Parts: sequence; C-alpha cells; structure tokens
Amino acid sequence: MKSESLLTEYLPDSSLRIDPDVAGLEDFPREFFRLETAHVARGLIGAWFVRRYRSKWYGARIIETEAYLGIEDKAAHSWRGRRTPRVEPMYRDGGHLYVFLVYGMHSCANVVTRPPGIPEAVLLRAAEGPEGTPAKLLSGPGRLCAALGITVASSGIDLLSGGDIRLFQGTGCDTIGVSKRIGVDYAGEAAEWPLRFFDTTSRAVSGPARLRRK
DNA sequence: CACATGATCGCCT
DNA sequence: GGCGATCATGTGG
Repeated sequence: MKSESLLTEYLPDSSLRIDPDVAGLEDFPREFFRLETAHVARGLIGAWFVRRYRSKWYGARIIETEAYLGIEDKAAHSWRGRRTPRVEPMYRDGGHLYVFLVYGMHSCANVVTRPPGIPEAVLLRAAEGPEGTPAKLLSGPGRLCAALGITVASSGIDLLSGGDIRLFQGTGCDTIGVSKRIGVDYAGEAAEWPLRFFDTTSRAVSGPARLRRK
C-alpha cells in the first residue's frame, strides 16, 4: 500500500481516532520547545502527535525520538549552517514542524526546537496506538508519517497555533532508554552521540534489537 | 537475528 | 551525478 493512500484509505477507519477535548489533552508551552534539544527529545516520549482529517482527529503516543543538534551536528541537515528551502523550517521558533523526504519515498516528521535562528529539531521515530493496534503500523519515522498521512506539504507549520497537526502533553514516562541514533553512520563522531530516546516498555520501538535496551 | 538488496527522487555539490 | 535521519523482502544462522 502506498503511503499516500494510507491517508485516505486507512485513517477514516483507523483505531487511531482520538478526541483531544474528551481526552483532556493539553498543549505544551512554547518555552518547552525552546529548551535544550536533547531535553525536549526526552520530554516528548509519551506525548501525543495528532492530526485532523475531514474534521476528525487521529493520533498516537510518541515512544521514540532523536535529537539533531544543528550546526555542530554532522548528522543534522543544518550542519555547518546549511540553510536551503528544504531546511528553512528548522530555523523557525520551537514548536514548528519540519518534514522531509528520504530515499525518494518516505516522509520524516520533526519538531523544531530552540529559539528562532537556531536550527535544531527532534525526529519523531515511532509511536503506538491503543491496545490492539499493530505495533509495526507506527514503528519507524516513515511508517509513523504514512499512518497519519503526514507529508512535506505540512513542513513549516506551527504545532501550537490550533492547526490541523498538533502536539499534546502526555503523562510522562519513567522507563526511558538511551542509545546512539539510527541511520547516521556517515556522521563520524556525531554518529556515536547518545541522542536517541525510547520507551523501553513499548513493542513499537524501531531499529536493531541491540539498541532497544538501556 | 544479522545482513544484503532494490526501490525511487528531491536535494545539494 | 551521488546520495540519503527508510522500508520490505529475501537469504542464511
């Protein structure tokens, strides 16, 4: 099934339906997203990533993230201050969305961090739906975007201004594991930095098994 | 589980 | 021209 079709074919009947009001979900304060990126990445474990489609809301609980530290981080798109149309959203204020396409076919969603002008972000790597939802559905940055129908068309939007894609606070997580990031072996020393965070109790954690406990 | 491969194309050099 | 912040599928242990 193509990723695009998931938006129109999977979502409407999805178990990912959620009503933010009924669930009592609350926005993060803007200041949270301006804090140190690794701190935000850790703090987003347990948060809710939701979107509205045809007036109904769908979403899932984030269980895996990675921090990308901007100009000093060889693994980051903004390494050495690179500033192109694609990367531009990373230079915005914390709380914006940055979506890019990898390998010509998969979208990856990021939450921009730090104040305007500092191009850092948190990659949303995996999430989990309610009990009964196939773990694989939202396991991996590409699958997460496909299941929720997130594409580059939404890159640059603000997640805190009441739009169709939002991020809400969760109940926190006290079983967080840490590891190096996945798929950035080309980044030299930066490839070893412990910037990946995940809920060790979730079955939806992506990546090789050797990086799932810690 | 580890590893290998093909798919597929926008972005940057 | 070359190469990914990936995934599905295949092989072999």
